[in-house]
Amino acid sequence: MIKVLIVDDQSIIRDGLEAILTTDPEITVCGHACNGLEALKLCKEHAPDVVLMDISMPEMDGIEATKAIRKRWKKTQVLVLSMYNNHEFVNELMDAGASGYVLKNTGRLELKEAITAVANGHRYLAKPVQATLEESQQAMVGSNGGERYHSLTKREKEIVKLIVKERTTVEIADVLSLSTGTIETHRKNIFHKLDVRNAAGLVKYAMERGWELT
Amino acid sequence: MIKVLIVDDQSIIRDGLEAILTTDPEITVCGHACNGLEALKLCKEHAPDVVLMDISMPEMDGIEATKAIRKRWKKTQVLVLSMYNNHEFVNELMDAGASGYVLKNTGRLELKEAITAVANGHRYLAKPVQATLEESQQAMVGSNGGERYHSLTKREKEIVKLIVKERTTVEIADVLSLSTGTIETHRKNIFHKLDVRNAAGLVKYAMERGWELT
DNA sequence: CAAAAAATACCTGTTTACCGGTATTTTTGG
DNA sequence: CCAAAAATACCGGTAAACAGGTATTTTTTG
Repeated sequence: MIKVLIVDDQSIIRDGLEAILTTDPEITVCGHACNGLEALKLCKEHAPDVVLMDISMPEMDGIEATKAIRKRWKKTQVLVLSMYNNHEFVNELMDAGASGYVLKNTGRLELKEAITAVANGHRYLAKPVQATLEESQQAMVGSNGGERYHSLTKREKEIVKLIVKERTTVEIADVLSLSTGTIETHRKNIFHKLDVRNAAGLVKYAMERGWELT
Repeated sequence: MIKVLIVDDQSIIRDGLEAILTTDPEITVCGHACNGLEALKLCKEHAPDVVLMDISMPEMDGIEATKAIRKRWKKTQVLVLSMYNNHEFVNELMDAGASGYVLKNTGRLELKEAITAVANGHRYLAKPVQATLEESQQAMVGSNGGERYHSLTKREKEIVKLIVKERTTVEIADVLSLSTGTIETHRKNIFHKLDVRNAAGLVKYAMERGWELT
């Protein structure tokens, strides 16, 4: 029996995945988590064989959670289940120690296949994901390959929300009763931390990772 | 028996929803569609009682699909299942003729409840959605309330993709071998059509609706 | 074919964004 | 308490974005 922990921030998806997986006699679902922190708690409790991990989540996202799980529980394999197939995510997660990466628009059969594969110690990459990985490695050659993620401060996250809401620097300064210079500094720091070039990149970054932007 | 058609672009979610719904003896799933166009085809074929409709989809999104379905098959009810709870979506979809709106982070029980409710001719709004609707109606009073959506041309969609990729106007002009003036015109037209103020708003708009941005 | 839509290009401005610094005050954590 | 992190603020400069036009060519479509 393969013990699986489901990690996703949307409960209807967790329920759906459980319903799919429990039809397989080889698989048993040992728990649900709606973010990375909860996932760590439940790993400690249940020692799952496979963690089925979404990336976009509040509190702690799938990248950080994967790193933490792989560090502490070496026997637990992480299988990423994401809607995004971009080389940043694929590279970061494989570096973080994930054993597999499948997309949300794959069928239930491939999902079960992937779960059994990683449970048996194999690596499983969906075909489009593998293509992405190879493509990016040709471009990378021997680039940095490290730590591009730093969590933002409370103030910075506040400003991210306002940028997503189409506010300009002047408007943000007005809302927060700060000088425009301060907001510009925050913008700069945010862009550097997240390694994006402009507001468009920032919005994409935040939405792909499922940040709370209300 | 309630005949349900599932519409979502991610097949693992369709499979999950089907697995959840088929445990209910009152409900039968009569088909899957991965976009609005397919949904219309299957409505014609199966005449479902309820269409469980996601918003973010390529080809034809949930808003257009809802309008089309309600226009042609008056007995078919549309229940929106979305991850987004913003007043633009809620208002547009209720105007489009949806009978209910639930969020993806609700449990399976509420989903079944909502399906039976709309199948019986009732309106079902999840609590947070209702709050959003009331809040927005206080602000609206008697505003335009109509047609803010126009589909973009092929060229415009091409440029949207490049803006999402953090490209500047000069870079886009270079890639497409056009003058910067042309790109600026396209940007302006895109912003006006989608009613956004800047690139941040555009990226948000496109990602919320699940546009193909690869 | 003719009309409509799309794609192209330019103009004149003003505003905002972005880059590279530096620097002070306030808050936080060990 | 003291060091580190966070939050605040400013400067000088370049580039880009945004707003408001107008106008021509190409393509699509009834």
